[in-house]
Amino acid sequence: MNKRRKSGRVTLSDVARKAGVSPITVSRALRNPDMVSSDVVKRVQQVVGELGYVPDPAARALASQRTDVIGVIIPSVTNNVFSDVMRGIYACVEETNYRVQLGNSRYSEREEEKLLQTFISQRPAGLMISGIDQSHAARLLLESVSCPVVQIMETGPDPVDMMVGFSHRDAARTATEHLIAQGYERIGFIGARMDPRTARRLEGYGDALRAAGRYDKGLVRTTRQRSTVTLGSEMLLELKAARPDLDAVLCNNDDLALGALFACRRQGIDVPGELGICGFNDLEMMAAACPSITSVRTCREEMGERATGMLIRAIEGERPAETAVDLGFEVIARESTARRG
Amino acid sequence: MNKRRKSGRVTLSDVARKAGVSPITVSRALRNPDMVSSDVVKRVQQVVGELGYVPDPAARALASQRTDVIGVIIPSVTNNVFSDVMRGIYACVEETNYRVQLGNSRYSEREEEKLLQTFISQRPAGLMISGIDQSHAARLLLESVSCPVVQIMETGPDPVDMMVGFSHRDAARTATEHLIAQGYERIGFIGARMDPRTARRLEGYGDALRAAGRYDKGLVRTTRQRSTVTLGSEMLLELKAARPDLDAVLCNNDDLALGALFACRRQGIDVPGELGICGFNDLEMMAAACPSITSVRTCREEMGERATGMLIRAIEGERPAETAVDLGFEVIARESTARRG
DNA sequence: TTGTAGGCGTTATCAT
DNA sequence: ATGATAACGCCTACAA
Repeated sequence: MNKRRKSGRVTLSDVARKAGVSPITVSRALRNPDMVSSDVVKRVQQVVGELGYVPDPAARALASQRTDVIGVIIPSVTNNVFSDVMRGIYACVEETNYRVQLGNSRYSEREEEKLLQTFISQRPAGLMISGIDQSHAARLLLESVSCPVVQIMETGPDPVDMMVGFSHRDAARTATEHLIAQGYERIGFIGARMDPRTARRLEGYGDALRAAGRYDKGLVRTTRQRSTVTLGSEMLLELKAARPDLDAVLCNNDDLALGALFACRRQGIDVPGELGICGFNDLEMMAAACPSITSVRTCREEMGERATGMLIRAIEGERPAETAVDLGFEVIARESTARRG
Repeated sequence: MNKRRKSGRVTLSDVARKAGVSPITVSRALRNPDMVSSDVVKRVQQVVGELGYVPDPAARALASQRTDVIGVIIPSVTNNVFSDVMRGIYACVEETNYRVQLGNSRYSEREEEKLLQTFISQRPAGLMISGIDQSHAARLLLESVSCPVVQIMETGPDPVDMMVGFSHRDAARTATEHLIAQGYERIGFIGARMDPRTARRLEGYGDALRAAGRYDKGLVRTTRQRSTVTLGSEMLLELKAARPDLDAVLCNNDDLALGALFACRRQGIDVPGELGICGFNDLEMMAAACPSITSVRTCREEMGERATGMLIRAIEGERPAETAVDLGFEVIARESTARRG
């Protein structure tokens, strides 16, 4: 009686039989050709081609207790910011044998914990997670995991393992200082999707204005809605209506800034004369807009690349000396805040 | 001598031992609670909680020859269009036990074939692939795979299995007809990233103009560069310089349209009076722009949802009656083409 | 350099 | 309803 549940799959043994060697030799010929005589390697490769053998990752993972999966957890697949980071990650991973497994937490702590569980159960080679504000449970999971971990998007104290990002607070403070330097006096803030990073940008905005003795909380508008261009228009109009003396606005991201610009255009508000507008992230369109929009450039693609590079190096045993990389930022001054100069 | 290479993992057997039943009973209690007495189910769940048992997907895949992975292959993670589709996919998948594995082919046939190989070697529960222009090799792989397959983004003849999309050619034709109906006479086309879908849009544009007896290939500009807002500005200016009589332009996507709008603003070209602009995809910002931009609305998020729903139903044995779904499109007329009415 | 033995954690199959 | 047994395909450990 045959209890076999054959799957029809071509296995290592099939290759081995046809090549006249043992399965383990085939395994080695494929993974560490140096350990096998070149004759055998050649023959094995030949047979692999003929039979169309493809290794079974599940069997491999089970036997070796390792995978080539790099788990990446981000809060949004729609947000341009993360798609740029993803581009960097893919660019770096493509020349390697690692696979990216993307998890979308959709800004939910609960979802993030579930994703971590799922990833960890797969014995990933490495993990990459966005932000530094993990829940307690998530933090415990990350600390107990045996693979390297990189936190991206932000820098901060007390990394789980490695970290690549920049200070959102400093960036927003610097942007606000730019507005002050341009001679704007009543500088507002518009923020949507209030996640921890947005909150820290708001703090940076406050830092700068308090330092200048001009903080006025009536100039701040935030919402938990996801940010859109349309929302940027609405929020600007609302703020301007409530505070007609508003003469500049720092937007939490570029979508909002673009919306603010369009609203001004529609209302006949002169930018930058009557109102200065500063975005955040420096999406490509900021430079193309008319007037072009001042924004804070952040190295999103590079962040993905660097983080992936560090992760892979750590996976392969050579931990980078620097485990916390601050990629910085740059305020790109453009027409939308050119009241002076 | 003990050859065990213990991994430290909590296994089914650990749970079984502590619960005083056999491993297979635990397995059943977790997957088919109906097959096990409710007492035992309760006890098992209890112990699972205490021990923190998490199933090993690799072992599960190996033993059952199945996974809960839905492989999704798209050509870009940066493109808004695909991120919207991804949102629909995640929205649909989140209530299920399936996992999405995303593959990024980056517009490369070779890469697409490699991804397919990789996915197929994982025994996916289902596959989703973007477009209908797979290479011969990819097509063969898709046809030989034993799981359900959905092609998305386009409709066309001869689906591999299922299909959810719309006709890019018809959409572009209809948009062009709209421009004609608005009284525009020399209607140009601007297209970047010339992939097969773009090519079919160009055909639709040609269909409409030829039907009106006004096709003029000198009004067409295309490039293989990836499309950006800046590129839209550049291409419009170039086309307008070469053909000052140009009075409308159909843009292959909304980034280009936005760039064209900004270029006009900068050059003092009146939109829609002097130049009509029509985009494609109807990104959220089109409605917020000033002037608002006419575009072709396509149901991207719904496309992801529908495709995922069909796929899951097929995986679970109930093939939908309709295996090719045309989601259609709609030209949303806005200020940027309002020469009449 | 190559091979033998056995286990990785789970589920299918058959039996009770 | 529950259990015993073997198998999924590959790799680690050890031996030759």
